[in-house]
Amino acid sequence: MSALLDAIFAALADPTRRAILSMLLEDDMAVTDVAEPFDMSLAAISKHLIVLERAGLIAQEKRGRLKWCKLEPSALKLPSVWMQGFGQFDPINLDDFEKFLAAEIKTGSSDASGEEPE
Amino acid sequence: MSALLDAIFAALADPTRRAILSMLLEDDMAVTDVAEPFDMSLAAISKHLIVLERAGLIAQEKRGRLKWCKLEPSALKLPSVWMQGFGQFDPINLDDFEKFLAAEIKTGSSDASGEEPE
DNA sequence: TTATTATTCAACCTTTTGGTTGAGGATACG
DNA sequence: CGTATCCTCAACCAAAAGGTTGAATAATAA
Repeated sequence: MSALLDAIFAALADPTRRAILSMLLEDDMAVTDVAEPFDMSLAAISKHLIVLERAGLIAQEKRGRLKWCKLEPSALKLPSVWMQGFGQFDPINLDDFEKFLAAEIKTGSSDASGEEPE
Repeated sequence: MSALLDAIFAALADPTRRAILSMLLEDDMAVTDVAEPFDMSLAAISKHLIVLERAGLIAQEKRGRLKWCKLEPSALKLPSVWMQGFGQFDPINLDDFEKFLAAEIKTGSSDASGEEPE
């Protein structure tokens, strides 16, 4: 059904591509700089970046002779929502957390800051 | 690095396998019943189930001559946590949501139900 | 026992994936 | 201008993925 979901999960399935995404979390980077830490040809990295772009996980913009790669974390929303359909695994469950906070308020315990409802 | 993450994301990248997971959300099923709605050989479905099992997304248990497939939603925790490392995409962000609810309480607006704090 | 049902295995095929190398198009620099 | 740098394209390759069919195994049913 959802070809986009196919593309996103497939893009995330490769460790090199996940590493690239983590690098881009720190800062935008040009292609050559992205490639630098990897023991792999520049062309290979270029292909990985195309896969990531087609999945919407990064955006690439050419400025001068450098092509800048920028993380697009909003693309993770779709797979995240899909996963949340499976419910109970989720570290943060909306309903449970809302109930928890409501209970905190009612009991007057004003120390609702750092507690995690397990 | 994480071969498990590789396996999980790769397993989720196929629409047939995602459909199987959705089916198993309703109930445990035997292999033949899983295969029934798909226009595909039983052997193909059997392979898909093996992929899902190796990723930890389902468990298979043989009882009699039927092999029951059971969803293991906890396997989604690892990819979910990995994704949360990218932050702002997340539909439910603990800190943001807490601030949002705190604001709701202070302003006395009791309609905190269906709103998404963007 | 024999037959039927449930599932996997083995061999095979085609397409995709992830890598290589070498050439080539832009853009910047001297 | 000529040359170096950045990046992609094209052709190629090996391995993996996703499918098929037919035989094999295992458990139930008659």
